[in-house]
Amino acid sequence: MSSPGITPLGYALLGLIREMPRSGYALRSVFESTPMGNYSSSPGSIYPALEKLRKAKLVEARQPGRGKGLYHLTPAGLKTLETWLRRPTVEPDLSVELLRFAFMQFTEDHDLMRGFLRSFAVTASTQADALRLFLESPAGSALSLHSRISVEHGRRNYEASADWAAWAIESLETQWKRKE
Amino acid sequence: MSSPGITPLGYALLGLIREMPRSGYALRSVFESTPMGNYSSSPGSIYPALEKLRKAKLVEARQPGRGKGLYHLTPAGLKTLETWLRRPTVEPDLSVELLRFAFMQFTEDHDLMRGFLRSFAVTASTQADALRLFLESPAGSALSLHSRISVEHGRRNYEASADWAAWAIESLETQWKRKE
DNA sequence: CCAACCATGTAAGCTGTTACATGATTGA
DNA sequence: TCAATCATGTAACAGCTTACATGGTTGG
Repeated sequence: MSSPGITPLGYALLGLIREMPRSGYALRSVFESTPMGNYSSSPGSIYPALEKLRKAKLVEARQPGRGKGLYHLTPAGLKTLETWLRRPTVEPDLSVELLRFAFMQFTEDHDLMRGFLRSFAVTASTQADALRLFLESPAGSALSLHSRISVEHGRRNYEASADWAAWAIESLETQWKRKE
Repeated sequence: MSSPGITPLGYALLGLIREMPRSGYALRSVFESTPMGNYSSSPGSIYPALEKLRKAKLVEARQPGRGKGLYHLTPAGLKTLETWLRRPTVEPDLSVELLRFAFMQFTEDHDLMRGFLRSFAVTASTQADALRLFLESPAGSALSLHSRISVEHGRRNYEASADWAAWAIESLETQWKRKE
């Protein structure tokens, strides 16, 4: 779904490993104990995904203790992750975009975050507008009230995402100023 | 993911066929031309899914014209659909819940819609509160601002869903009153 | 007659899920 | 010592995607 065969789960793993070296078990715990749980869960997906990343030489495992040890990123892994983080924001799949945003914090690249959030806001607004225009179009007006209400749910979600992005920029800018 | 092996796509097909008998091609067109496109798209998923429904005797195909003809629901299919529509609203997966809401319009059962929307609002609010509590908890406060902003996106989306449900009840009640 | 559209399917491949299975370590 | 937790995996299966393949009908 992008670079050769890396799934959102794969990027989630790369991002978490970049934050700090972790064991497979530790990675699982993150998914189980935080709101990141959307990205998979059980061993059946995480261990094979890690194996795939290892075979692609994006991560390596070191044995300081028991088990396989802690995974850490290879230079190629870091590069792959960085490339993904810097990809243009086009996909209307906001949940994957949000994953990217979450991992941008470890770059400390303020311009990247700013640019991403602006782009995210545009994408979300565009989708919201598309639904609004659909509702106002002949095709939309022909729908039952019930159907229009259903579509409105999607419209509001996109709108909420756009509002969030604007708020996120403000929050971050405020903090950045304070730290100067 | 519920009744023996019927996926969200399967229910989407049942719901659309209930609205009116349709050919496989017509069903595809709905996914391609409306905001319902989240539920699959291409022949590779829809035709096998239809075959599965046919084998389960939930739909039948009649040949009025070319091709296989129009699919319509069997009594068992209608019952399966109705049971699904009346299931308690528990899943935090709002997109599937929304699919259910969309197809409730063909029941014209106002109490069902009312009950669903109230329950949906509770579910969404509960999820929003869970995220808010997480953010306020020690674990949440320990997160970076960036992480907290990421979680906030989810919180706002749930909140928007809850607001939508309240608005939807109002809109429907208003229309129902007007029709009396 | 040819393009566009109606109409239906198959095959390979990838991902993920559930359920099962195993064993080491550590604290009470 | 025994339960909990750390830690890693596998096997069967379901579902979807992409890409390919085929043929009929209709309007210009």
